Amino acid sequence: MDYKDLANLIFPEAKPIEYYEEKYPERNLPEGAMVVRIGPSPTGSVHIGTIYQALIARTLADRTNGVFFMRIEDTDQKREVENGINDIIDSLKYFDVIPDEGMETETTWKGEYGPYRQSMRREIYQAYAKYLLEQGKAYPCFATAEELEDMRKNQEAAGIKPGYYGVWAKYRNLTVEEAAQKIKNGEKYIIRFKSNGNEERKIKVHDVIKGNVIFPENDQDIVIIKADGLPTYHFAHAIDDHLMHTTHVIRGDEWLSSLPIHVQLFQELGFKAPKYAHTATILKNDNGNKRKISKRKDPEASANYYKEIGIPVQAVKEYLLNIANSNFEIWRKQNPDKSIKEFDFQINKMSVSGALFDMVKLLDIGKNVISKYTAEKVYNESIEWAKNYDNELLELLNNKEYSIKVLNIERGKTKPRRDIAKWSDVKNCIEYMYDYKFFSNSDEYEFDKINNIDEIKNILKLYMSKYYDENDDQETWFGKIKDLAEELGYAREVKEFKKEPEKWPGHVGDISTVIRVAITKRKNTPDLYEITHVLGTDSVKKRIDLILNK
RNA sequence: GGCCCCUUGGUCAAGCGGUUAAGACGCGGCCCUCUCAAGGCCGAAUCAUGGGUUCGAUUCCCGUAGGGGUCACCA
Repeated sequence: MDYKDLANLIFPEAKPIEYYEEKYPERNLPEGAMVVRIGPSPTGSVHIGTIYQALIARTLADRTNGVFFMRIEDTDQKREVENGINDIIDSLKYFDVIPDEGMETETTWKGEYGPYRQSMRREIYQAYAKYLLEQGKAYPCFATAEELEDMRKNQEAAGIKPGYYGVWAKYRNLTVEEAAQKIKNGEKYIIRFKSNGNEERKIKVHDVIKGNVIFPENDQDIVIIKADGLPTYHFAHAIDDHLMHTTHVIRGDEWLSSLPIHVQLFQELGFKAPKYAHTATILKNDNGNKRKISKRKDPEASANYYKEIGIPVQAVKEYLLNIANSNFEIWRKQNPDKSIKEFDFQINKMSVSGALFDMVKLLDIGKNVISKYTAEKVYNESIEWAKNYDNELLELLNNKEYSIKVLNIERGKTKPRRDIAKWSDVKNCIEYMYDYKFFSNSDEYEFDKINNIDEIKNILKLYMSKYYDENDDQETWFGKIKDLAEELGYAREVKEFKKEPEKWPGHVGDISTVIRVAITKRKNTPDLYEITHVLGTDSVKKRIDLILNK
């Protein structure tokens, strides 16, 4: 009996690897094309890091006329979550980072290198495991959980490196007959890779982002096929990225330290290793310490969070792109209207150290992005958001024609208004423009300097009877407020007032504030002239009367 | 603890042996201004630390400290 017989005993059905090598031929792509991927696990809500990786991959594939694919890494079936795969697919769509190849539903995919779901590739991994078994580069290991536990305790007690390696690898030197006998006896086993590595020897790996990194060789006999017949991450990574012809493995730097395993696996399988790029993790400040943003503790770690609070997709992408290549914002300033697809993204310019997530900056980008949108676009996006998250806003937006007028106030100019950072801000910004809302809200007027009700009534009465005219242009309109101020004994220019404040009880600004508050109940609003014209004379009169009748 | 990675203002960062050490967010001030939001101008604020190498170190080398990652039949 030899290795081949043992391999046949373990995987009798497995095809020879040539079958898969032929089935998944080299990709026919132009020189320099990058084949990149993301490998999300359907283990919970989608992490913003997945979107980050997808954005990088999508950008790189676009810029090099390459391929971006998405492979579901669901080899840990215990952690799998209901609808996990669909959530990933939906999220990529929502953020518009759509793969060229990958799963489209839980069971179907597009692309010639599928299935793009590891649990559906079981027979492929087993074929390669069999291939290693045949050469004696892998072996069945019969260690039980208790055995491994004891081993670890002994190693710890002795103060030596823990793990399954060297003399501790109890089952690596079983004869094929012994192994076969155990299998026939029905003993449970997994498949381990038989490492030929030596910790004393060093390997040098060039990482596209981190540069040259030197590690000791891997000497652990890692598990490649688990008890459920599925591969571990390491093995699946080697097989899949080989067969799918990935050119660049871009992944979080939590994988950096398993590089010796991966290099070794590629080598022993006879595969050409891809280039690696380990990206710095997005961090968060937690009581003075930096740590990875985690889905358990941080709402902003979930991709869905940005959808919920309504930060525009474009803003999230620009922010993430700026973390990835910090010269993005300089480029953006020079090219305010170009698509982000035109930005010359460079993977080797990515930062080696992790960035702290900065919500304030993200919101600032949100304001920038929204300020450039047309009222129509703001309307459409707001209503999309409101459908899921805010019924009151949805109700306001019911009147489309009017709402677009409202949203168009101080918009579309060279220096557009910049006050909405996210769709959840919209309601507060426009609410008072709707009569039904205005008249049903409690009467909390934010009057400022002039707050005596008789004086307020006096000002408003005079304004409406003598000065208000809906046909005035903006200049005339404000000129009349100055006239009003003068007639009431206030300074008609703020500048004059500031020079000699004792001369008047107040200035034209104080008068216009009274009008503003009467019409909007707010001290601070966008341009009052535009507001009155959007509201219309009827509404303006009704609003003023509300105070006069108090 | 072993191994690996990292360290420029509060934050993101440019820099790649000689710079007044960019820029952005935030912060402060002034200007503009009927309020706000903007816009314009100005400002405060950074090379973790100790040794080398060098005519000269933020930049190169070594140590120290601090932070992060990883050591599973999880990815």
